[in-house]
Amino acid sequence: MIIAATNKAIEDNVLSIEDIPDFYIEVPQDKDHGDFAANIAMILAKQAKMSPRKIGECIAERIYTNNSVVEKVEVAGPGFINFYLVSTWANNAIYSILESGKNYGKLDIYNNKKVQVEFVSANPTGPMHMGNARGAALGDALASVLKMAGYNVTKEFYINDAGNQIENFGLSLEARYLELLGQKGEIPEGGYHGEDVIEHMKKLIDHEGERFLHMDSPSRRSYFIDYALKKNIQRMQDDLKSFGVDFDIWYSEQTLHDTGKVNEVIQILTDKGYTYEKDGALWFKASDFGAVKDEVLIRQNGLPTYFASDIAYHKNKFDRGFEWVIDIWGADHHGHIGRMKGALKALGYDPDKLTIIIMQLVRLYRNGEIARMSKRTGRAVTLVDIVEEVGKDAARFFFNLRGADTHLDFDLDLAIKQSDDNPVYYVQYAHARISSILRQALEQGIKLPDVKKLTKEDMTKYANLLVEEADLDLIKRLADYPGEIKISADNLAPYRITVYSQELASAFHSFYNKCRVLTDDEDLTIARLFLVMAVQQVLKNSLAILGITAPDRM
RNA sequence: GCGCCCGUAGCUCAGCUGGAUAGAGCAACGGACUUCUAAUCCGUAGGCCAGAGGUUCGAAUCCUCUCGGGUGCGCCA
Repeated sequence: MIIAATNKAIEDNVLSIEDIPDFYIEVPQDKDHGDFAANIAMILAKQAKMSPRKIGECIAERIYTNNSVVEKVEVAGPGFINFYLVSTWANNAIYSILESGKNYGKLDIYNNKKVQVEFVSANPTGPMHMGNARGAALGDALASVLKMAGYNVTKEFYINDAGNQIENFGLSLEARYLELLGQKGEIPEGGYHGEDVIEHMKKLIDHEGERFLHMDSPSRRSYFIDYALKKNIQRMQDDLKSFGVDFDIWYSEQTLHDTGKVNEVIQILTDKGYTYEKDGALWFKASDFGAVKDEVLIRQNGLPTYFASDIAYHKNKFDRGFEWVIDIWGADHHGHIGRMKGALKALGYDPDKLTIIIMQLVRLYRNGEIARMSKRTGRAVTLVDIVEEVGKDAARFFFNLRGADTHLDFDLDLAIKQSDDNPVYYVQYAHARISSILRQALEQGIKLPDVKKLTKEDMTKYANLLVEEADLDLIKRLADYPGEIKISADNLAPYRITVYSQELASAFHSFYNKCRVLTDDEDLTIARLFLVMAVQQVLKNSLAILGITAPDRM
């Protein structure tokens, strides 16, 4: 339509341009600016050597408006061409929501592309901390958003059950074991001082007593590690479940070593001539592939580094058929990005198929002081603490309230104190209020027609009754939802859904205070009931993405 | 020193690929419950978008520099 009009303007010799460039049609933020707006005039300004405003007028007056959808066209501001649609247009959204139910917002784009989201991947040497909690909330919501947008998503947890920290874990367990039995034990440097390590050994002694005192140290440690890792991993699974997060795959780092995949990948790099020996270690020429410096693959002591196994892991991800891999890492890992992508490139994989989301760390305050998050101090606040003290819903909402790259200050005392007026309740309250209305409607014996059997005429009849500004605001918000899913997926920004849910709840609360749903007017009551049912559905859908419950009563 | 993140209302932050008068929440102040849940709503006030240049018809948004805050730079993971 716009292009036709522009062409006509060119024919009429009022516009002198070569060809028509790409331009956007968007929904303006301000509803006074119409239902849709096109920015073509501004883009043409330079080429046509005319003011955008004038171009807009030239084009706008050549647009045919005698079709049924567009009510009016006008030029405004610097040269936007605004389209106003006839008011019943958006109302169809209500019926489409009620028909699609929980699938409303599901998009067919992206062709079911296979994408993996790897997140949390906490060290299995202790309880999960605040950063893991943020990662869990972010990753799970992101996976849900991508699923809604039409990707085939697999959620994966990488278990770092190999390497140095496992050695230290074993030494720490052993030290505690000896201490508990009255002998001298020493936690190594970089070891684990947490209470949980002692707990493990207490339980072990309860069940198996002192028999390990007589065992040689390496086999003893290996037994302890096995024992404690199994418990820790089980615990992480339980804790994440209580946080509403389920993984499809738990992938063990150790299996990469056991199956020779780590050695294999080092061999491939060596065969390609991308490695060299120096100081008794084997180095990867990462700097040839865009990294800041070369990196060690095999240490002087003959053991592969974490980097080496991570290369094998990422190669394996692509070999498993994922077309796109997303990793969520803490900001402390950002130095790892360049070399990881470099390694993929060296192996002949497209590094652009690996997206790494860097999540800024959570800074935790308690009693007005910064609390260290390291599990090694043994005094860290854990994911479980958060769930218990603030609640799953509030915590997940809070973590997804902001983008991943904002530094998050989490004041624990404040969070607990404020959990009463946490914004999550604002959204949940809207949902509960609607449930309450529906209960009342049921009690009053109001008969609601079957949505699926409504004729076009019926829909139009009901739609025409929703003419209040509050009605229309609400409808427009509802119609925005699929677009929000797309933006959210394209920007890997699930926090947009959180913001959206607040906006929708706000529009609803506002509506609620202005308009009654249950009135003496039977048709209007039905029209409004359909409206609030649609609102409830979309609230439920967006809260589902965030992993937050939608209560019927509060 | 090098890399990355951030700097927008008193506070916490939005602002999607540059677009119309820079927006929310909290805090402050003033109003609204005999009526579907007041965990709500309505209103008032609050801004040199850190600073300086540049690109553009048009900049909070893009580029350069400066300043301030955070964080990372192990043969740890």
